[in-house]
Amino acid sequence: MKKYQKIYADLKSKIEAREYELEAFLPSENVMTKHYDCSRNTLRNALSQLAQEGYIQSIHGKGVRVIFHPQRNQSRLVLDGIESFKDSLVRNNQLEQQAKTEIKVFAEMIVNSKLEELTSFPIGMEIYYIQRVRYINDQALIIDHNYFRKDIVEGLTKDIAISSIYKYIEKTLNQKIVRTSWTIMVEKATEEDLEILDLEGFDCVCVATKYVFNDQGMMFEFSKSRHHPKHFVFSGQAKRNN
Amino acid sequence: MKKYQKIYADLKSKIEAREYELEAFLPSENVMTKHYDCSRNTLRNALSQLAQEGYIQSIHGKGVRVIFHPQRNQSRLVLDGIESFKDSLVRNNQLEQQAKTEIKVFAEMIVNSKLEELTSFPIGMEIYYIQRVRYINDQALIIDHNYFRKDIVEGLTKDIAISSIYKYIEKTLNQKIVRTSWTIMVEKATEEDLEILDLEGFDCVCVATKYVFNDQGMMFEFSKSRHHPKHFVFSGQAKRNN
DNA sequence: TGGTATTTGTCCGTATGTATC
DNA sequence: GGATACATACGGACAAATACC
Repeated sequence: MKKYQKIYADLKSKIEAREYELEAFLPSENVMTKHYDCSRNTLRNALSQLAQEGYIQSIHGKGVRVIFHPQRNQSRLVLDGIESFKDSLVRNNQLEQQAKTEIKVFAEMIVNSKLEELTSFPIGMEIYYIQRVRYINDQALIIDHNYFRKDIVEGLTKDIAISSIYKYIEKTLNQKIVRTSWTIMVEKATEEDLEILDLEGFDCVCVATKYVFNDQGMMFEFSKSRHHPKHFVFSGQAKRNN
Repeated sequence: MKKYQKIYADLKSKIEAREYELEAFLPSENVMTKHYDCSRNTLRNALSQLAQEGYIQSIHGKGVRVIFHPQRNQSRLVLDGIESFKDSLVRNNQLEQQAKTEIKVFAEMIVNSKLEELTSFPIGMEIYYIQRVRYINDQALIIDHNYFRKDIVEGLTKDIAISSIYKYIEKTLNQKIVRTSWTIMVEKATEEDLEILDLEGFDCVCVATKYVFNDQGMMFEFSKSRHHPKHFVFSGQAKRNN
């Protein structure tokens, strides 16, 4: 592990362990560089990551303040835009709950003009189209529509789609999933939504649209996930630019 | 303006002007440091900001790839978690549309245990509570419930709440709004929601919960915004940690 | 009020490691 | 293997905001 990653991990764990209180200041950069025996640059690299994730905030002339203590054990499944379904379950400590994935469609397609408009993949490109339903405790919560570039996510199969496509991409294909760009909106439930999800009286679904990029900066996935509104939580951080 | 900010702004404008195509590479860091007559540190500071906003992605050993061209003229109002209502209108080029704000409640309160649980302000703290309804083209789209720390947002009035509280905080109180932490979920519409918002057949609203921090790392605002589901879009970027 | 020390912000230069071509 | 490009790390200098006496 890199030096700055060790420092990042150490500080993060101390914050999570409440070793530094909310609104308290970390030791000064000067003190910390001595403690970690590193240069100020390296320390600040670690700090900037923590700041990016919303753990701390540097205040000019004063110090570095702790502004966030993550909470565990939410009642709903909290998503953050980049994780796989499985990852979210783990982070939310809900793996003891029964999770299941059902494949409705597994197909290979060629992008036509309609698909181009939807996915923004170029016309003529070969893609996989996969439709899956996600269950927790036997309740259908999410309908996933995934479109993958075939040349990047080679050799996808039904079996892989049932377990974890992201794991396949990262472990087997050895590609890194780096970044997503997403939007969330609400749509009226379709016939299919009503059929598959037990909406418990709701007449709408939450639709998360995602564009996913690998470590080469290539978009290899477009997906629309239709979520049961009662079990949908999305969270994040935002920074104001000056 | 700082040197790295100039470089950031210059590169950003060039990307937006499509001077660099999607998936194309920027000139190498070496070339750019010469062009901008700066150190590699300074250039990388600028690049890291662009990466954070999802414009570029560095690829080890290859170069820095453009991965995003912002789009304009969405049909819905796109929010990003940190802007004020007014800011969003401007960014979405919808200021020519008629925007209006109505104050339903303007009150000073002291945090009790129930409010503490809701807002996470400590018991006994003095706060402002403001309930507002946001209209675009005479259609009620958002019900805002804002809670402000009175000691930080001093001197708030109804008149200010009708125009722009954020403008007051930044221009008059000279405080900077730096960061928000937010979550989004869907809730069944309440009586009040149905009364105020014309939900056009929807039976639910989008609820955005925000914790807002100033440049001192102090949380000074808690708010819940109940959005008309048909006119709600939330978008952002997420990065996967390794 | 003012000066000094502390703390973070910006910027520079250099060296070495690692991935890609 | 060599050249190129980004990643990590060290060190130093000065500016700007803040705290303290």
